[in-house]
Amino acid sequence: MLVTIATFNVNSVRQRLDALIAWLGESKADIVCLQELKCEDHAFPRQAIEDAGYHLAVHGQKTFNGVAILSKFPIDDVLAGLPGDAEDQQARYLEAVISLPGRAIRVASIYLPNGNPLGSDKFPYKLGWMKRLHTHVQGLLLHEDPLILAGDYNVIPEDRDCRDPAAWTNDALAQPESRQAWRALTHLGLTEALRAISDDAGRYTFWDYQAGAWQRDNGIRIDHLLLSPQAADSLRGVRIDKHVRGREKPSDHVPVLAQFEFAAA
DNA sequence: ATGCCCACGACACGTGGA
Repeated sequence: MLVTIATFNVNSVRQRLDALIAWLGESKADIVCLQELKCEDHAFPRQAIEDAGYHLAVHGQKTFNGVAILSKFPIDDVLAGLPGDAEDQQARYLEAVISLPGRAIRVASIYLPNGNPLGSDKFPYKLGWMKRLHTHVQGLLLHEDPLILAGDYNVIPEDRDCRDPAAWTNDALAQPESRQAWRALTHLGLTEALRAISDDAGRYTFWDYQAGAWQRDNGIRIDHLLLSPQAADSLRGVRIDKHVRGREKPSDHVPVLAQFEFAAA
């Protein structure tokens, strides 16, 4: 069966609800990983999402962060929070098993720390978070099942993933340490969905609200789907819904979607 | 060299985003 899995940093789910519902209806995405909810669980617009035909797992937080998984198929075995540091209370990781007809897959919604400014404690927090993700994913890969890690990674993997590389040299998103940790993650055996189907430069997923970044196409590619071998073998297509950025009251990110053909296990 | 814009909290501007 053909299944569409997407990631979308909405930059406040309450501010983006109308745009999100409209996009869900158009895209007909089956599973959607959301980031930057910016609200606690009780304030999440649960009814509107359920009315649109989705099951729901939410890991919210007041004001900042917050991740969710929407699914037209049942959601089980939910893990909220990235393991590896009991002190870390930031809501940036949510993982669940989705029961497709005839086969189960595992999906994670990821909001990786930004890490700016360099020199603050935020950059080591970012790198530490990436190390914890690395360790956790190592364990997940032992299942040898379809695994999709979708989210806002806050990493520009290569210079071709931004319009103006020189503008990002002192930014946490493009630091050698950030890119090295990103590559180390992929070297566990993960396939990046977009790069599996395209070598094109200029495939952006984020345009800043400031300085006419959208109008100038001054973007960066930081929203990614990483796939286990079993998921990568089932990949049939990838799409960036760039047009969403040009609508009324947009998020600064746009959705990235991947289509899979999953055979019954 | 810096801010531009946007969202949040509980209303004024500070914090955070990327």
